[in-house]
Formats: sequence, C-alpha cells, structure tokens
Amino acid sequence: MVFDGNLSLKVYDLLKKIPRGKVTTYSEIAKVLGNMNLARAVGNTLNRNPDLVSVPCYRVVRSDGSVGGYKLGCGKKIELLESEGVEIKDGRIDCLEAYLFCFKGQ
DNA sequence: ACGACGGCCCTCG
DNA sequence: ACGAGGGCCGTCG
Repeated sequence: MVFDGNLSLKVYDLLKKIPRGKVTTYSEIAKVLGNMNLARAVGNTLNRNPDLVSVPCYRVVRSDGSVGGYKLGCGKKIELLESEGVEIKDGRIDCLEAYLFCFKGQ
C-alpha cells in the first residue's frame, strides 16, 4: 500500500465520502482529525500522494473558498470541479457553503 | 536524527 | 479589502 502514513489514510477515507459536486476544506479535515493545525500537513500529504484515481484530491479547497493548489496545477483542479457542477469565479468558489460537504454526523 | 518545504489557517495592521 | 507575520504538523532528502 502506498498509504503508509496514518494521516493520509484518514484523509483519503474522508475524501472518498465526498459526493460528486461537493467539496471540503483543508481546515475541515484537520478539525475532523482532531487538530485544526493539521491543515498544512493535510495539504502536504495530498501533494505527496497524488492518487488522483482513488482519491478526489481536487475536492479539497481552502477555507476562504479559493481553490488552493493542486499537484497538476490549480487550473486543472478548477476544471475538474467545474465539470462536477461547482461554480468557480476567478479561482474562487462563490458560495462555499453551498458546496461544502459536512463530515460531522457521518 | 535534523532541517527545509509545503495544495494552510488565523490574527492583526 | 489587502498584506504581513506567526504557528503547527507531516513528509522528504
């Protein structure tokens, strides 16, 4: 398994639960994992483990709504999100609340 | 074991 | 609204 790290396992698991057309944020994941400061580590992990097929990394955006980064380029990320129905304006999601997926209670 | 980055976040001028 | 600074965490060389 390429999922050696403990963190990546959890992150990946969460991402798999996100339905098409929905997104989440690095901080949300971090919170769910217990520590909001994990946000940076989460991004780092996703970057080092670009399992683009098994995990929809592109469904993770920044807390302010901006798409954030992507291993294959933020442009590609935006492209993918839009193809799922997420409206992005100037590299930013207008109504993040509308697309944000809630892990809490899942 | 150590230091340096990174798909970040939040607060304060 | 915008920019700068500080902080915390994991992975890689």
